[in-house]
Amino acid sequence: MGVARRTGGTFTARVHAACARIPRGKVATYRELARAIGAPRAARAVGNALNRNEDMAHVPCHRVVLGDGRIGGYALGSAKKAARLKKEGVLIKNGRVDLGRFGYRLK
DNA sequence: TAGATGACCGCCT
DNA sequence: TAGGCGGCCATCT
Repeated sequence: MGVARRTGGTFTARVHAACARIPRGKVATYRELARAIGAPRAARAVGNALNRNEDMAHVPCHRVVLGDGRIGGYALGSAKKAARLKKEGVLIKNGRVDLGRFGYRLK
């Protein structure tokens, strides 16, 4: 352990904090998240940080999708991710989310 | 300390 | 328009 212990001002902590700001029924892209924490090019690192998310109850990482609206990955499987989004009212068509409708812009 | 990995993104063919 | 390849960045071993 000690692994996820790096939280607290770290990149990972920032990612988790930004992710927690996404309201229910909305989604944000990895790129948007990266941008929100001041690292617009670190989209991949954001995914990495979310993959290490240990507190899914407070960090809704399932609300983060790819830049083109595709579901992307998820620690519990993309199917679970899609199911959770559906439950929150997010419409998924052909495995994609309508970002124009459900996309949330962090600031 | 260095190399490898990964829930991504953008450009080129 | 669609698919493939390389690049970027933080974390892990």
